[in-house]
Formats: sequence, structure tokens, C-alpha cells
Amino acid sequence: MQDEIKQWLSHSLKALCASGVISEAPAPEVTRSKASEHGDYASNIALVLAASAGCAPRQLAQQIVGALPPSPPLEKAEVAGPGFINFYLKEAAVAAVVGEILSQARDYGRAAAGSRGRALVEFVSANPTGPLHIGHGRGAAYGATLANLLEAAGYDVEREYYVNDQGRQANILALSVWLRYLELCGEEGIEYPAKAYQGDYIWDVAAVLHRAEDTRLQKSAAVLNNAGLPQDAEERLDVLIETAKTQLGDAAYATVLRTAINTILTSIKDELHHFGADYDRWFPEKSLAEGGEIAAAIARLDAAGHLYNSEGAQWFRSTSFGDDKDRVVVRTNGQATYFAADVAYHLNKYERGYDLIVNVWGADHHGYVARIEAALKALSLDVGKLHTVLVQFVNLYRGGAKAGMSTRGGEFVPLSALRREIGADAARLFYVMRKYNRHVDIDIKLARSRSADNPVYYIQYAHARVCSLFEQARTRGFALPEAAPESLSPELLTEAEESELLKFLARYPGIVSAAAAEMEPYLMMNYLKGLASLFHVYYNRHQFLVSDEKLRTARLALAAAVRQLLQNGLAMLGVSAPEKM
RNA sequence: GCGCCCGUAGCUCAGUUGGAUAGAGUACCUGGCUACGAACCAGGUGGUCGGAGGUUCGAAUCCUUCCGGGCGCGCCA
Repeated sequence: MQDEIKQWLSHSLKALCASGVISEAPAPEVTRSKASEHGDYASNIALVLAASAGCAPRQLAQQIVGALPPSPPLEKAEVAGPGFINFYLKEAAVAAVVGEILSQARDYGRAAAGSRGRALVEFVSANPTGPLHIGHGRGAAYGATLANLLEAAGYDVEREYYVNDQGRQANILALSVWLRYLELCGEEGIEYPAKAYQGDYIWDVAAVLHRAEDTRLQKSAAVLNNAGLPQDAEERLDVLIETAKTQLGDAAYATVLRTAINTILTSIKDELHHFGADYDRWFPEKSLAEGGEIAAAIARLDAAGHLYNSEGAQWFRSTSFGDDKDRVVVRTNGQATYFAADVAYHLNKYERGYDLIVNVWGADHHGYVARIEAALKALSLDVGKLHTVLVQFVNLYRGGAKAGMSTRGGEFVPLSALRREIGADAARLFYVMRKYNRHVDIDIKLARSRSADNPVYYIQYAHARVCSLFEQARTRGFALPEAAPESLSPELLTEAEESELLKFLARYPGIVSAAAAEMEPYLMMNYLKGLASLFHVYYNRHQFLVSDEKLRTARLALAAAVRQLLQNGLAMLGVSAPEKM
């Protein structure tokens, strides 16, 4: 409707331009009116053009209105305030939305599948070195919801998790697990390093190895203590890792590492599934090295002339492309850096031919964006396809007291614990309640309470209410409205609450596309709160199950449309829509 | 020090991308179930939009600067 009004306005402006009232006819802006006394839509075009036209804004507005073409859905257009033009739509034009929603049902507001091309959403991608914590939960809720929104907006979406199954963190994990394993075997005098992973889950993984009864893994604790350990904790860890590799041999060491990664990754997959975040692909970092893609990526940067050697390492001149310092791609020890692998990974994504590539990262990675984009520019790739979303941190409170979430200290709060305490629905909703670049506070006591602070209940309650209403209608033997849209009598919906609700329903498609375009799931969440609120107000003021059959059917149809959009919206947020609570 | 994000009611946050009188929820006070679910609704109290300049018909929104809070600045991942 907004676009149609713009066309009418343009038509009018061209006419005035031809008669010399104004010198040019720019594309007019049309917005939804904030207050109902300002009509349904409004344009500021007269205020914009008044100065150049050399006449008073209100007078110009009057001339624009006079030159509008005949427009059937329009009740009237009038000049108001300093020179705004307000548009009022006919009730019937507004009420048609009920039939559209009931006939299109789940597809209402959705663009044709795949019409916008292919999109990749990579999210969470936490190191498989420990359980997911509440910070990852936000990435999971955000990423899963964004993927749904992009799908609704017409993208063919793939959901991907990048698995860091090699590198230093993976080696620290393997060492940690092996040391615990030796303790399980009864070895004494093992000093467990402070920088190794401290969580209890390491014992669980070690127990898996222990049950396998692999004799290659059983070594004396003495070999570790003879290694001549340095004082520095990080160096100490590196020496221990090397010792473990030589003592175990490549094959056995690989078994430890693989078992550890697989065991933890399995529990991560399981947790994400319970959380409603499912993936199309688990992309192993290791495959990049094994397929020669890291070397190929480095070679491409080199061929393009953007690498140089310094201090025994190979550097990428990322400062030429907007980064604030150059980055190492190959260390002095000959190993490629994590950054080099990540360049290869992004190259891989680009070669898969997506139209949109989304990275969902934690806010602590923001320094990393510039160097990845620098590499893409250096390889002459279209950086505009890549959107890196930096999701801010989550603070967890328990009745006012802050709870920590560090992964290495051992006192993190696992996502699974949060989910068990407040439920997956509340967690999903709380995580996407704010803009992604703002911090989210979750107070567990609040989230568990059935108070009105809790938007989960407010929205779900509206849905359950409609369901209950239909249950009542059924038991009283009333005909239900879904069957034939043309028998819905939308013209009978003339109460103020009804027309407000109708207009709000019609905004849904715009919310879907805006939430997808801005990558802001909270817009959908806010819309659903607003929809629930308008329904509750309407419900309290008017009767649905009235004796007049036509009016009853019209109102039930409106309720059914509300229920449909609550279902559609909640499904997109990964939240259930219960019929009873 | 440099870079990014954020300052709106006591608290948690919206504010449709520069529009008309800055809005919800919560807290506090008051009212509404012999009508389809009171996990709801209605009314009231509550604001120098962090401060100061600037841009224009018009600023919470854009620019400059200061203040306050969060995060990042490894041959870790």
C-alpha cells in the first residue's frame, strides 16, 4: 500500500511540475502514521519542496492533494499540521487482510522460496574443547532465528558450524584428556597444569578412552616429569604437548585427539538440537589443511603480491586494505596460523557461490573483521556479500548477583543448565529480545517467574487464548471461519480495536523483510508482543461468541488470523505456540 | 594510547532510519472476573533523551567535542 501511495504522489508531482508550480518531482517519502488522528499513512513531500517552490508548505500540500489521481482504496487525503499530507484508507481495503492471512496461512508474509538466491549462515562455531556456555547460547538463538528470517525473506539458506578440530586449543584438549586418562589408570604424581582444561567434562572424555582399553595410551607418569619443564605456564604446556606426541606416537595421539573432539562435539550437537538450532553442515577446519586449501590460499595471496617475509615468518600486508597492522600467515616454525586457515575457509565459502554470507561472531572478535575483509579484498572478492554480525555479550544474574562465564576458569555456566532452569522457549526469546549490538541481561529468577516481565508468557498466552476461544466455539456448536474466506464478512469489523488490529496484522510482511534485511530478530519479537497486546485489549472489550452469526464469524476469523501470525512469528523465533498453558 | 559498541522514566528497554504532543513493561497507587482463560485489561504518578556546541522548516535520531560504561588491540584460537 505504501508503494501505491508513492505512485499516486509521484503522479501528482509530475502534473504540478508540468504546470510549473514546482521545478522538479523527486521520489516522495511515505511513512506509516504514528497516531490514528493522522490517518494511516503520511508524506512530508510538501515540507521538503516548499522552499524551492517558493510558497507556503500547507498551500503546496493542498495543490498536491488536488492533483492526486483517482485511487479507489483511498477514503481521503488531507493536509495537516505544518504541511503533512495524511492518507486515510477505506475500512474494506484494510479488512481484506484477514482473508489473505487465512488462505495463505504459513506462507503469509513469506517471499517465494529461493527468490533472493542462496545464503550461508555460520553461527556458534565454538571450539569443541568444552561444553557450550550461555554466551554461545546467544549466538545459537540469534543465528538460528536469522536463518529462519532470511529463509522467509526469500533466501535459500544453509546453516553451518565451523569446527576448530586442530591447532593449539585442540592440542591442549588432547593433553588434558590424556593426563586425566593416566590418572584414571592409577598413575600417581602427575601434575595437572593450571593452563590445561579444568572442567569435570575432561574426566568424562578420559573415561571414554579408559573404557576403550587401548594399551598404546598407557604410559608411565615418569616420562612427563622428565621432560624438563620450563617455568612459563604457556611454554610448559607446549613442552607437555610435544612430550605427549612423542610418547604416544602419531597414531595413538591422533586417537586421543579425535576421541576428545568427537565426544565433545557430539554433546554440543545434542545441546544445540535441544535448543532448536540445527545445522546443514559441520565444517571441519582439518579438511582445509588436508585438502591443501590453506596452502592454496596462501599461494593466492602470494601470487597477488601481498605477502612478504620478515623475522623468519611470512606476513600478509593487510594494512594495504584497511587493517591497522600486518598479519602473520606462516609462523617461524613453518606452521600456518589460524588466520591463514580462516582465509582459506572464507575462500571456500566464496567458491560455493552464495549471494549472501553471514558470520555470527562474539563481540570480542571485532578486531578480526578488518583482517578477514582485507584478505578478501586482496583476493579481489566482493566484500559486500559478507556480513559479519558481532553479537554482544550476555550477563547472567541470579536474583541480582552476577554469574561468571569463563571457559578456562571452570566456573562457566553451561547453556544446558540455563535451558533446564528457564526452558528452551524463554531462553530463545530472552536471547533475541535486544538488538544484537547490545548486551543482554538474563536474570534466571525473572525468566523462571510467571510474571508479566516475561514476554514468553505474554505472547504464548495470547495464542492459548485464541485456541481456547475456538474450543469454546466448537463445544457450543458454532461454525468455524477457516473454510471460505469470502464468507468472513470483514466489513463488519468496524470497532476501533478491530481496525487497529487489522492494520497491525497487515504490517507482518514488512516486519519479516525488515528483520531479515537489518538482521535484527528483535523486530519480530517486538511485533509479536505488540500483536499479543492488541489482541488482549480487544479480547477484554468485546465478545467473540455473539448470537449474530455473521458478526461472530467475522470476529472468529480475525482471531484466527491473529493466531496464525502468532504461530508464524513464534516458529521463526524457535519458540513453541502451546494451545494450553 | 588507538579502534568498535552503548548512555532515553527509579529499573529493563522501544522510538518505523530527520517529522506532528518522546512511548511500552516493571515498580508504586486505584479500578475491572454470575460474558468466550484475571498468566489479562483500564486509569494515575514518573523525562533538562549523559553534557555542550553545530547542521535546517524540524534533531533522541546527522556532525564536532567532552563525560561515563563495555569490549578489542598475540607468530592463541
